[in-house]
Amino acid sequence: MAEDTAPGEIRRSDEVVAGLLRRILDGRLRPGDRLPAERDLAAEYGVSRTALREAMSNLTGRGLIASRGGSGLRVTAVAPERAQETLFLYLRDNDLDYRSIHEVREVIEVHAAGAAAERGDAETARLLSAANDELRASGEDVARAVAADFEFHRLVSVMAGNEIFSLLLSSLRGGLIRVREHNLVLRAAHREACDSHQAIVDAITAHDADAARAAMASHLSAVFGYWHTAEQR
Amino acid sequence: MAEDTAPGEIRRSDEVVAGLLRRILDGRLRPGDRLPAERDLAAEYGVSRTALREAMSNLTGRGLIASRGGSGLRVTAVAPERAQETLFLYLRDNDLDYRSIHEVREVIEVHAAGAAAERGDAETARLLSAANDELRASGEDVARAVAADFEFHRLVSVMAGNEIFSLLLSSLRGGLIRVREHNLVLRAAHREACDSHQAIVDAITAHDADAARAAMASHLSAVFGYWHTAEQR
DNA sequence: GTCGACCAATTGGTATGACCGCTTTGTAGC
DNA sequence: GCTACAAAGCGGTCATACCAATTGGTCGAC
Repeated sequence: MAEDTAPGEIRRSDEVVAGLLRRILDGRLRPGDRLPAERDLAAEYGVSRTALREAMSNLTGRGLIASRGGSGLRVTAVAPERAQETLFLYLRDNDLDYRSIHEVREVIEVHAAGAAAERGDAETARLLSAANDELRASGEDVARAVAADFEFHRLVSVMAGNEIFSLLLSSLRGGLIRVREHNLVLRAAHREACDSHQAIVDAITAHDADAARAAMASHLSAVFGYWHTAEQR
Repeated sequence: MAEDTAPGEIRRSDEVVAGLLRRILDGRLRPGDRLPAERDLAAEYGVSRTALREAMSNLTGRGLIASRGGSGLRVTAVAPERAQETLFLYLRDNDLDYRSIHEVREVIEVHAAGAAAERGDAETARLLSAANDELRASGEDVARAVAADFEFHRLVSVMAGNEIFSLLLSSLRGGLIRVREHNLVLRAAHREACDSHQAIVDAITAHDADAARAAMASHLSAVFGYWHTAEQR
């Protein structure tokens, strides 16, 4: 072979990843571009096809390249699901301060509630109402309640008509689900959620953005309160 | 070998990725957990070590597992840089509606400006002021102006004391940089930015949250206006 | 008994070479 | 000019071998 096998500190494949990543980040490689064949790329970087494929798998995992068998390697745009999944796991597994997560949620959802009141359609409003019915019916079933609660808030973000908000909110779920479980076992919190949700539904249905924002702010404030008191004891 | 080599539609390695990913997403595998050795995992999934390693590289690319040579495979939490990079590329390469991106920016930054006024320290405030000086001095150098502009807004999010806001704002840059370039070549926009930034600095330094929010809202509204008029012609 | 040094087994990283099946492309035949 | 088919190209997988780093246990010195 050309050079000595020297794993040493860093992986050969990581150099390839770094090289291609740089070219993607600074825009020299754009989605849709075709990459040279694996065997050529391997020669170009002076590594074996094995190492080269490791690098490709890494980039594929990042959602930056895709390969169809028989055809070649193509640079691709990061899919929304991939971005959401990554952000979701980041928020879930780094035990960030709940206040930080809640603050982001508050900012996004209060605005989304207002936007939903302005831009939401009647059909989605019905789904929103149905989601709250489901929450009411969930009773002791915490998992069901959590799912219904999330679905309600997700629908609000959908009604806001901005896919980025929906993506962020869905990702935020990663940092919220634990607290949601803690809260919704409380009878009082469950009841509060049903009532607040109803107020939000009413405001959105009436296209009253101010009322929708106020109702959402009030609701989230209560949610934070339940967590806060639970944390203090 | 055990079974026929049937690439067909889906990759063998993708099944492994899907399997482990499911276990990570539903929490059966948590950060810090050690995975069996590659040779054992390969046998467990009925694939060769090559295919197994493809799957591992994919998950490594997602930031979900890390491997040290000699030691084993470990499940890891998604690093903030990884989440930011992914979100950045998603926002940059999916040509989303600029209004959507701007709306998110507005919501986040207006709030961040208020929070910065309440929680920011004096030293970072000086850096903020310095960033605006740099913007003023940038003159015709668009790249330098864009960098200074971004640094200013980044510092505001840092002063807000919520790392999630900083992460989101940095990612948002992916969807904004193109418009920033378009705007900052305009003399009027450049001047507006300098003045608005100064108003923001003053409000933050005076710990006047309401004024900071108003100044930021005004600034972003102007930014949107420059883009909007440029788009109409 | 404790601690340090040392050795062997384990583990990930890379290389090589060989097939398979799909895709693409070029060409021959109509 | 168009279809049909064959060949070349490409990614996906497997098997095997070896390297370097880590790990864990053993054994000796104190």
